[in-house]
Amino acid sequence: MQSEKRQLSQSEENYIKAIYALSETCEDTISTNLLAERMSTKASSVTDMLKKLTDKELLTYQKYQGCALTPKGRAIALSIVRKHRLWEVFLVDKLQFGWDEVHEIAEQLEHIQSSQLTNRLEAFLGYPKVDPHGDPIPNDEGVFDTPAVRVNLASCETGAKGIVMGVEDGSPEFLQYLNKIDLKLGSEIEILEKLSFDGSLLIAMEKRTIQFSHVVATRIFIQLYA
Amino acid sequence: MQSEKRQLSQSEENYIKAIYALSETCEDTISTNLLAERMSTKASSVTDMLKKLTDKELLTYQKYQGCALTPKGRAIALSIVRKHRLWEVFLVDKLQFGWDEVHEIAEQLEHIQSSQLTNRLEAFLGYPKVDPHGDPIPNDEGVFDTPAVRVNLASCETGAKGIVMGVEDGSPEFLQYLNKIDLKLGSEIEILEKLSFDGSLLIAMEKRTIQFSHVVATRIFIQLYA
DNA sequence: TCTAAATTTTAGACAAGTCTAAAAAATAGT
DNA sequence: ACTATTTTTTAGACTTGTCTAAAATTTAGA
Repeated sequence: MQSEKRQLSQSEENYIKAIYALSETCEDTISTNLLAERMSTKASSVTDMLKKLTDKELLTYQKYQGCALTPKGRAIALSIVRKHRLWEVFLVDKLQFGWDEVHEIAEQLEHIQSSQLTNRLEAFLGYPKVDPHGDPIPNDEGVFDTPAVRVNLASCETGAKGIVMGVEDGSPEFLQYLNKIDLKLGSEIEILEKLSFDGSLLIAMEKRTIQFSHVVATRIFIQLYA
Repeated sequence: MQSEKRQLSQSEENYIKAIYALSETCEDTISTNLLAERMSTKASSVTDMLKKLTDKELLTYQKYQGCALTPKGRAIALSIVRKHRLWEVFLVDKLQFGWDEVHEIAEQLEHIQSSQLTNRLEAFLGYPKVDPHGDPIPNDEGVFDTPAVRVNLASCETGAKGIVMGVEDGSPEFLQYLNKIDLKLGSEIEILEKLSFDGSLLIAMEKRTIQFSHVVATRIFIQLYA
């Protein structure tokens, strides 16, 4: 993964990372406007950057047709994701930060350039497979361990029962809410009832009953019992 | 110390740090050319930056008269030095890097913005007082623990005997040389002879005899036995 | 002290990354 | 299929941090 030919600016890295993230969740070709919104910038700025990254062969881009990462671009994105998630593990496991406090700091640390550092950090942390939110950590070659099958809580049926394996990162408020209701990775939950008119869920968790809005449910992932 | 009003660019931070370092070793007003050489840049670029940092009240500067840090600028310099040295301890103590390998990585890590991170890192490391090269680590208020009195080896007389308390950081080659001769912080050394014609020293260290050039001697600091 | 040399600043240019406003292309509604 | 709307790109400008070349100031030597 140490394909550190010409090193990228933080801005370039952030674009690469955002394109990767959008490719994972949305279609495989990313529109300029979508990317502009994700980057909190203007479409014209995005167009400029897409040209530059195309020149560097990190993505394919055709006017008016959106963009997609090349294998080289994807490899860089994965190395940034890897660093981000490893640093999050460090912050939570070693420095006792809460899972709601680490995203912003990891956004800075993910740009530190040293594959040796990343690999030693990984070893120091005991080769974790997931970050504090349950997101998988790719290895130095950009490969994910075959992960447990995780399903979105919102897509489960009444009676579904399983273990919380992941929660969405990026919103401290959401994670603080999870702290308040004492939901953690590993919590056992069961869907008691789905309320069809607003999409909310009645959940049993560790002998308590909680109601989740649809929005909350879409941000939680569980592994169903066999 | 968390005077994070408007945060500075990495470039601005690097200037502040360089001015601080030069103030410690040289006179108290730093010339444009000296700073340009230290920053590996041109005098005209330095002039521009000095104006900007003066506007931000981080240094005092008068045309043709050099510059000096204000208390505010000094506080920022100390917070960068603090971060640099704490990260160096982390890299050596926790990730098993050699003292010759950490400077460059710490140069990146020192720009991470989060006083909470710095303070937790410090606690995690057990409140170290010095970095792997023996340089003191200021506390969150920018205050150094009253350090042991360290003298430069080159300024010691024949017969002087003491413990190595510090070596100059910044040149990996020099530190690798020290590795080769097995000199560490804590090594006991004695000056057997000073050769006046070239300034070199004959040294006894742990039952061995070694010759140090004057340049090497100026980069080593010892605490003399009482 | 007066001039020559060195230092420092100014002026103007450039690259990166961003913006606004206007033009071009694509999409959708009828 | 044609126009109206939305999306995307282009053009030109601005900021930051850098450069070169030339002008201004200081320092040092005789």
